[in-house]
Amino acid sequence: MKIATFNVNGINGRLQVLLRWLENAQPDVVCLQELKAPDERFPIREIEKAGYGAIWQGQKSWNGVAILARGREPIATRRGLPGDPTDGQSRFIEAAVAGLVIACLYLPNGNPVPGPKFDYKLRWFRRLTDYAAELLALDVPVVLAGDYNVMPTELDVYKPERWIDDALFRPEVREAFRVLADQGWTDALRTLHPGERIYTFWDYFRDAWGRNAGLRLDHFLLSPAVADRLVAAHVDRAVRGWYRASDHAPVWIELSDKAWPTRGLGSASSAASASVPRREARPQ
DNA sequence: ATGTCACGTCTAACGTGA
Repeated sequence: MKIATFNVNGINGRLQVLLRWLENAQPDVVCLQELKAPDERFPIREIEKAGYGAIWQGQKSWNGVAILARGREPIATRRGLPGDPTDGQSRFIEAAVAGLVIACLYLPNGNPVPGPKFDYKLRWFRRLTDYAAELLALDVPVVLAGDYNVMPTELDVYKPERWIDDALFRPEVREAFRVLADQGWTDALRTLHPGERIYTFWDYFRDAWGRNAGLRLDHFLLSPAVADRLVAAHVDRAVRGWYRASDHAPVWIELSDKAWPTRGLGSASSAASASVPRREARPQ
């Protein structure tokens, strides 16, 4: 089972990029952020034609999130992050898909620092952390996927000293990510690729893509039961180089169909998962 | 400060957010 997250940066302006990637990558579930379209302008016809059911929470001009599921309809379980009924920004949507709770989130950028946008980011992070604790307490398999607008560590930035005062890298924001993860969530990409430089975003400015001046902003946090099924995690970097690309690349994880141990028999997982060492073969 | 995108608007250069 392949689950992806992709900040599309305008679902209508980049629909051809999205459809081309869906066709190539064939993800089972997709979390999208930055639709930049109101509900009535979500391109459901084209998405369905590509073989996906969808739920979405749009907004004029900014934000907007959606969850797609190949060959099935996601069951919406929540729209909007709890904790502030006055928050009108479309940054959170959650669905039940194939026995998993999938939360799709778009954390506020927070620049400039200091200011009301940064305060909003920190408040939003606290609300997410409170809600994530509730989800963990339910003891159901949960995936928290999306654009967190945080580089968790110095390894996640091409040049950390340049970003020290930016809302994406401020110590209190990194701390907020750490506090959230330490509840018991597994950072999928970092867990499978410790010590590796991995980026998911390259600015449009100053040929950031050409220079590989990237940031790791898009993350998968997995509840313990899901983490036990994790077999692969990657960034579809090439998509960032496509014509009219988003400034983010799609990120995906592969989960085994059953909980461990399967010893490679009976699991109908893809070649991607077969190429990854089995859990019991991995060095501890 | 700059750079480059998308979106929206009093449809053609801006303002805004990232």
